[in-house]
Amino acid sequence: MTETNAATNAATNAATIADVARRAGVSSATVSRVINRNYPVAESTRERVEAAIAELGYVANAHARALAGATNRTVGIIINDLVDPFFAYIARGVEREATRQGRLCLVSCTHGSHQQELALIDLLHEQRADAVILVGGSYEDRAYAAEVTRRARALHAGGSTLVLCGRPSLGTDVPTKVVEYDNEGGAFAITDYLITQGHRRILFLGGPPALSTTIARLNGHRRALDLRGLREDPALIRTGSLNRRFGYDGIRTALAEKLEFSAVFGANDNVAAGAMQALEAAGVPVPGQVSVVGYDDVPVAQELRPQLTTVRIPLEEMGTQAVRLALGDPDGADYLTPVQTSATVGTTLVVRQSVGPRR
Amino acid sequence: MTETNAATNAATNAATIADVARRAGVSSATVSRVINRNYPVAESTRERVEAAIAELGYVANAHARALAGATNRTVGIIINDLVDPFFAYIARGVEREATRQGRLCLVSCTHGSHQQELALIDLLHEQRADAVILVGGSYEDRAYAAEVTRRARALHAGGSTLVLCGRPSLGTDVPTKVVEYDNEGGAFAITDYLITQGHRRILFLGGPPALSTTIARLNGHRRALDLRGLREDPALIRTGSLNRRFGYDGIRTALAEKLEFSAVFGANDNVAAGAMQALEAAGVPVPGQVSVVGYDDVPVAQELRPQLTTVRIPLEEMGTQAVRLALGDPDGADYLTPVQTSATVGTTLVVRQSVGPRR
DNA sequence: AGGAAATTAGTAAGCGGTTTCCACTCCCGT
DNA sequence: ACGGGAGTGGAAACCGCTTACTAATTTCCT
Repeated sequence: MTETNAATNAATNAATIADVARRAGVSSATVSRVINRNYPVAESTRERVEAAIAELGYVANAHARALAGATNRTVGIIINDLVDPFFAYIARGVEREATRQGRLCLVSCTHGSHQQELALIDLLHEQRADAVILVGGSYEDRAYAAEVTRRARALHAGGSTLVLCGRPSLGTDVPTKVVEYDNEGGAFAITDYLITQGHRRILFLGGPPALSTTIARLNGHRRALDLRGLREDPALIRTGSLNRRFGYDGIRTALAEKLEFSAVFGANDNVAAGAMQALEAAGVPVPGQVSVVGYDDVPVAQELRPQLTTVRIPLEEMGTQAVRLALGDPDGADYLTPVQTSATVGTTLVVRQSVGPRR
Repeated sequence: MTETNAATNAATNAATIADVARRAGVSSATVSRVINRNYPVAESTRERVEAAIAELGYVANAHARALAGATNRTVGIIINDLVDPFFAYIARGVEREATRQGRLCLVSCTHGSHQQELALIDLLHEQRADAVILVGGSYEDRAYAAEVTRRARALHAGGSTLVLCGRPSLGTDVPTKVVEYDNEGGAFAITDYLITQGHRRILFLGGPPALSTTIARLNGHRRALDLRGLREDPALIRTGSLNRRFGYDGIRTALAEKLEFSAVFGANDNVAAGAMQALEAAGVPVPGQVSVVGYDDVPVAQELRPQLTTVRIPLEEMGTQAVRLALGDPDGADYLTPVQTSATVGTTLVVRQSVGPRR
């Protein structure tokens, strides 16, 4: 083996607190105190230690620190996909609040796999994250719920907190915190809006039928129909995926079947975008002949032409709330208030150009 | 203080490896061996230990593990903003590859602050991340480069790697790995394309002038002009931010000045989107009267009408490459190949509908 | 049968910090 | 002068896990 420059080559051992102590002529305890500023240290000593730290390029070992007792100041977040704006905005809220509190953020993605989701909870537990935030709707599945419950308890026993963000609670006896948004109310509001515009036959498109989010949105939709005395037509409820493709195909199929409808309620904005694309391709004017609405108000809603009428969810705020719920707000005066275990953020109707009166 | 249910209340100490050992009637070393499968253990013993682990709900402490020698299997990534698709795609590539290698991903955002960026490198160093991936163009700034260099060395000394993703190397004597994309080439290609469509006066809009990305794109742009024998008109180079607003305002101003141009080269897709919006608002047909191109090929490019002609960067692949460069590909046969220190991913011209021949 | 080799399990020394006790100076009041 | 606080700094016991190194059985040959 050829001789190479040792400096560029070697992964030499990094300096430890003992090295710093030696160099500064003090004990490691003193160095620790200088770093943490949690104990009086003479000015002159402090300076010597700080100089030694700088000279050695000392960087504390977060693992040793975490092990020795101090919390490791980390929060974990589990989302479906980093690129999906719905999740990205929530993640941004979490990341911002975590950073504000001087914490680091472990982000991991399930890409839709339940198995992966459970594995990630365990991984974050191993990392002793101060909080684990689980984002996105959940599926109705007894075994799965039991698995999540078990992990919530384990996390709690370890002094951490599982936060469910955008999915219903697992029951009052399971130690979790919950951040919800008003799916039912938003769906009610936007359906009602369509009805006041004269629409009677509204095609509900997309959303896996067992997903908590879909269920809640459908409930709101139905309640609005019901309150206005409209009969629900099963043929108009077409659940499925939450992507653009499904919206596109759904409309293609509906048109081919000559299904009668004057409005489309996409289970989210992606589906609505696909629907609009299919309508455009078929030469059906929006909102001239068919109106379209979505849900979430992600950026694509404003890119579409006509711009999409949808329901806004304060996604970033949900992320912030999730962190606060779990860890508290160090700046806030919340030590006065009782410990919150859940928060609900409101949804608002955003009227743009994709809805018109029924012809 | 009122008496509360101890079970729901207490953050009781989690089970340790010693608890498991006691319960299974073995030593902690044996438990460790069962968990890590790196040493032979009798089948019967293994079963007893595994049972004890399950009964106690034992979860290993990643910090203790990392301290005791095993790598902590973590990679850190520093980006500007989670919500920006440009960064989100790269982050996704990193996250996917990290997960594939059984590692966890620490994601943190600078929100544009240099100070924050340097602080985050330190924080990830403290976490002893196996690799730290720094994403996005860099500014020409001597002091700043020196700070990054110092940290690259420190990281290297600790056995970790700093990967620069989308920015030029700091020099061959600085121990980093680099993943670049061909900014210059892409800009050359798209400018050349505009020229072949007959455009002679192309307005280059956006991009901070000191940003490495802007510099490279401008170089490519200029080279194309030069090669076709076109004189560069300084009035047509208008650097600035990389957001939509800047594109919008830039066009408004240019139109108000009655600046003469038949094509716009947005420094990225956001700027191009803003430009198109301003042109639409001003009643200037695209691409009828003015052609527009962007750079990056983020999703918005396909939402715009007309769809945006732009340069595609394989963002997700960059993320994957960054991780592989730093950590190798455990599945690949790369132990045969020399250690790579840099990779360049190609850019490709994506022709859509926003460019037409000059009238 | 007797000892070498192979298996399997335990002991204990770290890993790099934090933190609880203690010890040692000074400085002050009486 | 002397007892007693402040004000500082050190020694050493952990935190929970990995991993030499060592020890105790079996197993297997000759």
